[in-house]
Amino acid sequence: MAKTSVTSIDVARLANVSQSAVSRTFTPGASVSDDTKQRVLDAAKSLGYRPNALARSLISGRSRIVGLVVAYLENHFYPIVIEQLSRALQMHGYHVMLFMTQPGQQDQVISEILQYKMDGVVLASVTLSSHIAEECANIGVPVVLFNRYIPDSHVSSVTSDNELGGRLVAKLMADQQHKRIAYIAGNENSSTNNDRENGFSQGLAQAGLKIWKRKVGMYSFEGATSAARELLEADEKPDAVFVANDHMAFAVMDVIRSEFGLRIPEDISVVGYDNVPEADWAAYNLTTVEQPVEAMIEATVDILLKQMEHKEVNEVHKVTDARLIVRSSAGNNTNKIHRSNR
Amino acid sequence: MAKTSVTSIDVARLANVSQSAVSRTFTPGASVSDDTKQRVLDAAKSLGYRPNALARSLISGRSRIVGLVVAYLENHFYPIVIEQLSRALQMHGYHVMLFMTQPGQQDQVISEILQYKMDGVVLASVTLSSHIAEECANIGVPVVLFNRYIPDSHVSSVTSDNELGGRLVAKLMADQQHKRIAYIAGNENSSTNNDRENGFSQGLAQAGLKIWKRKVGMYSFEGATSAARELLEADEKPDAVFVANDHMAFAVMDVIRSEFGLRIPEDISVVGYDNVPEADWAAYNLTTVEQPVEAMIEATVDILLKQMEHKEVNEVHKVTDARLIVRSSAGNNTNKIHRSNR
DNA sequence: GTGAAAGCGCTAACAA
DNA sequence: TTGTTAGCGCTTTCAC
Repeated sequence: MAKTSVTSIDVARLANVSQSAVSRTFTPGASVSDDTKQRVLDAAKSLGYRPNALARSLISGRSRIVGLVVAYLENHFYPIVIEQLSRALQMHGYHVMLFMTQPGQQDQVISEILQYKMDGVVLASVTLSSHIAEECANIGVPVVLFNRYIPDSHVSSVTSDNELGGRLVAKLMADQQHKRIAYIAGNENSSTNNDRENGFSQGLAQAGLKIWKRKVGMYSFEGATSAARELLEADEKPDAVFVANDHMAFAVMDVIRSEFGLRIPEDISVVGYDNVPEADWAAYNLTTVEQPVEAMIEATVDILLKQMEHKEVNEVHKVTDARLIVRSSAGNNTNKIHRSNR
Repeated sequence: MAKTSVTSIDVARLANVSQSAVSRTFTPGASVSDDTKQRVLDAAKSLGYRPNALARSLISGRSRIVGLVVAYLENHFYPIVIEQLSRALQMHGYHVMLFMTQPGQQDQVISEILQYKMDGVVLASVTLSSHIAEECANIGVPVVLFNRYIPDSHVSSVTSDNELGGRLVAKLMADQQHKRIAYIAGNENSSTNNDRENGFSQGLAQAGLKIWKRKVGMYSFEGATSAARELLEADEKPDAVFVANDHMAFAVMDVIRSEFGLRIPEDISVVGYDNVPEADWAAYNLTTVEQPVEAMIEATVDILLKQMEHKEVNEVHKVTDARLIVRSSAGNNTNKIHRSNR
């Protein structure tokens, strides 16, 4: 903390005004004459004064801090979310306090969120228990679940249309005449995985197909690597694999090509989910379903601001669109257009 | 903010003690009898009381908030840093407030850091101006530069031995008998780039070699892609390329293989810097110099805590080791051991 | 060991 | 428009 930080009283003394005048000068929309305002600003500048945000929060009851809870950044989708969300909130005068959770350590996070009197909380991680969300919501802290939702709860959420995404992938694979279609699941407790898988199954069913083999990768690189090995060690190999996110899909592609010497898409087609930047890298060129991060962030900030500033309490479940991005790992050998905005 | 948050007075009333007793109960090391303490804890629990961190900070003069300033998360080195730093600081009872800067927007960041009375600041981005660091340090806020330093300044820093790293790469390439050795620079204003390049040049000089061609990639994927194209469009092509970080190296490898149909390492060897997880992915298998993130984080937290808690003001310049990680993109066709701990 | 009282730096009535 | 005043919820002397 600063040596002996300069306070509004110091500024007031130098500017020959009351301490309240100083406060008003730094409160947008308060009534101060241009003259006083200028004197205060001059004095503040010469002393290097900055209003103490902590003191301000104490009395105003608003900290302008938003808690962002994340479990892991291994999947590059999340760093992007963090970056964009931070920027968006900063633009609205809020600050982001970052919490990395670990399984079983979540009560501590709740406690800290409450201690710092966060104005709002964003839970942006698929592997979180619903505990934090419920607790905060009960106490009255606005909460938005990002890229997940909790069924039958009153907590607002922002997701993309994961069911649609799954269906689009199914349609692509059906159109490509694939027969032995495998699915590598993420975390089976996550809404993202369940929705993607449901949509996928439905889509296949419409074409008279079904998931031929299924493994679980738990949304981790290692998990996906093992899952892919199990899948490929069998005599009969899949001709297409839908992987529940891009991060795992990269692992799967590595196994297919490097460990089994098979070609993508000639021997096996691979489709991922998220459309992280790496999906567009030449080494992978991964067909995937885009999650529109920008729109999702925008919706999140929107809901959060409404709840924080207008005290709106209605829960909102925003579902953004999903879009198939066809690259060479699957499907680009047809002329069909694989996009849909349902 | 919580509905009507319960305060220490509410707890005191219920527990039949003074408000100070409540405060003492939640202050480690304060003198309270076991009896009172228990009564207070019971009351607190039944009311759902949590001490207000803001009020506490106001009087104690310590916010237990550390500002983490980052410019971009595109390079996967930084998400890892964020994750580990957050976890480490959380373990010591501190919280991380995240600031994403943009060029030209840095004064605002300073202002916000000062307003929230951060106990300390970590600047973990190569493209930051030195402005923030100097300003904070002047005002007395402990600052640590992560993965960079400012020459001739009094600001503490933690880096890995980038010169050594550069030399190790030079030695590897010289040992491999490469002749047309190219360097793709990062941001030329960054200490990381300069040190890596200097070490590299020195190392080559020792073997009677020098940088054959040089391009600038600005530490961005696009920049590196363009740089690689310029390099390869010429008639005479390099036989080895040292790229200033892994993130750019992936771009370079993509260009070499996908756009020019050349093989790595048979036609061109590629070496990166950082050893991010993707360097180990089969699609790249990138020879690189490891930056020991864990050790760097540990040093950062150490310096920060010392300065924040013991008011030590001595600047520290911690330089951790660097280590060559040989994979198939360069150098694994010899039996030599390319490791060194100078 | 415990309570009373004095602020930390600020905002927001309330008068003037 | 301005200054005065009363707190926000807490820690920390200071008596007892």
